[in-house]
Amino acid sequence: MPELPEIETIKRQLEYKIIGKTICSIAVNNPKSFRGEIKEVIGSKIINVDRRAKMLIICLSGNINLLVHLKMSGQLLFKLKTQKSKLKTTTQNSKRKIKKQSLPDKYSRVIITFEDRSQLFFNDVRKFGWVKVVLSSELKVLSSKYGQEPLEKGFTVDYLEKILSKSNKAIKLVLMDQNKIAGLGNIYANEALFLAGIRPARGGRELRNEEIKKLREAIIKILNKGIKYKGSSAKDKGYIQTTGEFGEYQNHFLVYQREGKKCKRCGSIIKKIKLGGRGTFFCPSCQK
DNA sequence: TGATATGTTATCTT
DNA sequence: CAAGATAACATATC
Repeated sequence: MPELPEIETIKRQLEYKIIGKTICSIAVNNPKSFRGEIKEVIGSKIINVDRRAKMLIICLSGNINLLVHLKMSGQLLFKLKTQKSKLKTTTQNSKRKIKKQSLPDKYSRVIITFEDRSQLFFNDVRKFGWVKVVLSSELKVLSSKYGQEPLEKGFTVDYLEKILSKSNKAIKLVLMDQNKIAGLGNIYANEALFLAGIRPARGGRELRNEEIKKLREAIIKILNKGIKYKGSSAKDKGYIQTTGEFGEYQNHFLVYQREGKKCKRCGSIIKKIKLGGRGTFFCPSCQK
């Protein structure tokens, strides 16, 4: 679930919390969750926090980086030394009980401790995510393989037109292809296509120029909205903020997980299909 | 009990 | 060979 808006939220929260700190120790509770040598980063200072696609980049002194991918169920939680071990999480809808989370817990796969005894917890139920030690030179190569960042200048109508013309796949699958557009995942691809009034199963080549323009605007709009609401903590509650709080975007879903409900635009019933094995939601009436 | 969910990569199929 | 489709990964929840 964590896609561009979720990682961007984490990036913005972490940068003012950890920049300038020195890594004191790293505890790895699940070997697969940490790749590289721990000793290479001990004593390094955090000089920046960045994002590329759905990856968080913690830049360290000495041209070394810690790369974090949350995959489906990863979380990054920050705790000050003065904080008690319980982090409060707000309710997803106000009626539900307040949830509390003690750290570390049984899903804490990697724990980074800084010299001031504050800690960053990498929690991951499904163990797909990872923290990786990467040299800046390697990162450059890696990063170059990803597609355009949709919130940067290079994401033009021409660019979108070009990538769509090259593939016959369903438009939604093209949008989610990280080598074409970096950071869009299932939730925001569904949302953007709804906003643009385009059916997810249509082939990329079918789109008229007018539709491509509309789609580009919808993608940018929906991602900014996702960031505004600090990401979405959907049903399975994988993603949460670094404070332990839920995101808010799930309360503003236009189509995602709205199967059987009325379309917010025209009142028709939202349908669900599968594309590339992933849940795909759309309005059969106003998405053409 | 079995289906479902999810991002990415490996592997199979066309 | 390449594009496309699908399985695999791990685990909780419905």
